[in-house]
Amino acid sequence: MHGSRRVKIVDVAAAAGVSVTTVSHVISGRRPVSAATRARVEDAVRRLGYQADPSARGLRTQRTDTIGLVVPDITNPFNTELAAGIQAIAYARGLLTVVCEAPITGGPRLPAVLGQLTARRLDGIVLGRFGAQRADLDLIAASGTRLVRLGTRIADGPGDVVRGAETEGMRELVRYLAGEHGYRRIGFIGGETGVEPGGERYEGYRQALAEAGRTVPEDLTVWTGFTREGGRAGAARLLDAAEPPDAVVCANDLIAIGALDVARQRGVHVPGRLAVTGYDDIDAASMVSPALTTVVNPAREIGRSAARLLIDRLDGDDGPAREIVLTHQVVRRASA
Amino acid sequence: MHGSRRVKIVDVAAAAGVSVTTVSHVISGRRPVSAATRARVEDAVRRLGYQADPSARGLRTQRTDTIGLVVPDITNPFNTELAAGIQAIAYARGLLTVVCEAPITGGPRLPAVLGQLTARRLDGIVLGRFGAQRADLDLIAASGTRLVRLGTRIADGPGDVVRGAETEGMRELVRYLAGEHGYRRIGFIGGETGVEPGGERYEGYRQALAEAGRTVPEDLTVWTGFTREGGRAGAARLLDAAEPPDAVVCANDLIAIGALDVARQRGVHVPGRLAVTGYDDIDAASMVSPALTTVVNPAREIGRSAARLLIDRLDGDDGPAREIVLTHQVVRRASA
DNA sequence: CTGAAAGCGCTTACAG
DNA sequence: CTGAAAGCGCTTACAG
Repeated sequence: MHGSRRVKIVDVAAAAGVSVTTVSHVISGRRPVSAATRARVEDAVRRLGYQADPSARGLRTQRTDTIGLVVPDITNPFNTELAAGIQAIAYARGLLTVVCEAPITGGPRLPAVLGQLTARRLDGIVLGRFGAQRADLDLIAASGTRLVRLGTRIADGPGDVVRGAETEGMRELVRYLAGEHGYRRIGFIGGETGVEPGGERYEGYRQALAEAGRTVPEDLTVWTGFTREGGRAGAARLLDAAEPPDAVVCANDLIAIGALDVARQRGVHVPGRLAVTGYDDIDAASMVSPALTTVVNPAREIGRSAARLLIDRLDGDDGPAREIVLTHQVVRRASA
Repeated sequence: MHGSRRVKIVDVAAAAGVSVTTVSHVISGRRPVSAATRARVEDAVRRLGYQADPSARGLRTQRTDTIGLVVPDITNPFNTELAAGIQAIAYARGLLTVVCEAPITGGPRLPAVLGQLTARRLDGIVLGRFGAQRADLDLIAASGTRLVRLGTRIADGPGDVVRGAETEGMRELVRYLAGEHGYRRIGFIGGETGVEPGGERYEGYRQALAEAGRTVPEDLTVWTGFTREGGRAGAARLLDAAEPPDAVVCANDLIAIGALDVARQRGVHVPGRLAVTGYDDIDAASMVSPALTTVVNPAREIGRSAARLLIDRLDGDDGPAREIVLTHQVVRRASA
């Protein structure tokens, strides 16, 4: 049932009439080989369909040619785009990418997942937004696995960083609400407290209000979860306030979509009586109605940059830690 | 422990005062070990933080403990759910899952991706919906990699199959439109012709009309692409027909969402003047308004079943090829 | 119940 | 420009 005997490097050597040393070098290109010999070896490789055994190679080289992406939610469209960006770059380099989920609550927790991945001796790990413990990060770094963190600050731990300019993006969005549009009571619905990108985005909201000479209306700030459910709960709370908001800034699009649900259900017109904004610009942002005013989070490009950074490191770049910041872009649609 | 020397099995053996053979057997549980010895070894493993090198193990066992999922579009929510289902089962078994994209058009093509994966000696592959060549499939099977195909028929190639009851699901949906609801002119917007799951779903539509003693209104059938854009183009065509439809059945949710766009833009009330239905029940289906009436495609459950099937095979099940069919479920919301 | 040793299939110093 | 051989870190017959 299982195919014939796998062809190995000795078979190729025999077919080409050379040593396995030479076959190996033809394949890797790591030392000069005469044109004639090279041709014979390449021909044998092709004829026999030889593909080196990755376990044997990995045992020798101490490399797995595999990198990992760890995210809290594999079905979140932002993370999916991220994965697509990483894969595009990694695939071209012959690196395999494994995407692992470590939910914030429920399911295998982050330390357990990171443990699995270091056990697998991955060459590098891209760590999606997380409230990761410093100890977890140090464990990765200590294991020799290269690390790229997403959406946090370079000072927060080992490894390189790629992030969007989130504070700036949110500041511009809220500046637009508070200035041009003249909304007076602007509330905020965040995700889980302490989980990025909540802090960055809240900070942008705060700064924009401060610029406009206002303070954060504490009674209009709620922290829930980065989900549609969270948005529903948060919006319900805000609309029940003694003095309800005329605009609500949400920490991501899913929360905003939940807020839209509540507004529709209660007959609150958007944006007439309540403006609603999101963050990320996931596909659904333009599918709901009214379509969401939001900020583009360049997920795919973040993924590409992270993969390039990782590959540089694997190629021996041992320079100081780097931080790559990608620009934001506000998208005005119908909801605000 | 600055990424210095990795601890290996000899270190554990030395620390526990036993042979590496015994350490290996304590870990694998493949032969009896006295309780006292076992305790000492387990203690040493814990103290030293030992994790077996997967390359070394793989070289010996000829296993990679890794499975692959290949899909045409990694950002499609259906495929994401599929991946989540597979991973949940695989992770619990200590199997790593790699998700690879092989676009129908553009990007690395299917044979190239399958080549990469067989080179990696994956233990098993789950192949998402595809117009895969028989030769590609035979290549996988011949390499000893176990194969599960999704959404096709068992007779179409080697390996096992998992699929939803799509013809049945669509038949029930259209039966509901044509019977209970009394829609008279029911149009159909399909994706690319010849690409699954288009055929299955069209067939269900056709059967339901036949049951109701009607024929397919040829002027109300259009084939575009499985995207929101495709839905817009298709709906525009149908609404421009000499005798427009009062209901339009779409081959998936994205198409239906595009149809909703066109209806809104033209001021055609849904479902009052035009009913719209989708298929898959992706997250966005309940986010748009009116919320989509659609059919649940149990993506996550399909993933779970595929992973279980694969694991059975890896555990030595050499029985005849199996086909698992999962039931459908119509979800009635506001759009029809 | 336990251990010594072969060998999985590569890559890479070392040698010519 | 090329080859013989060591060795990467495990698992598993084989032996006691």
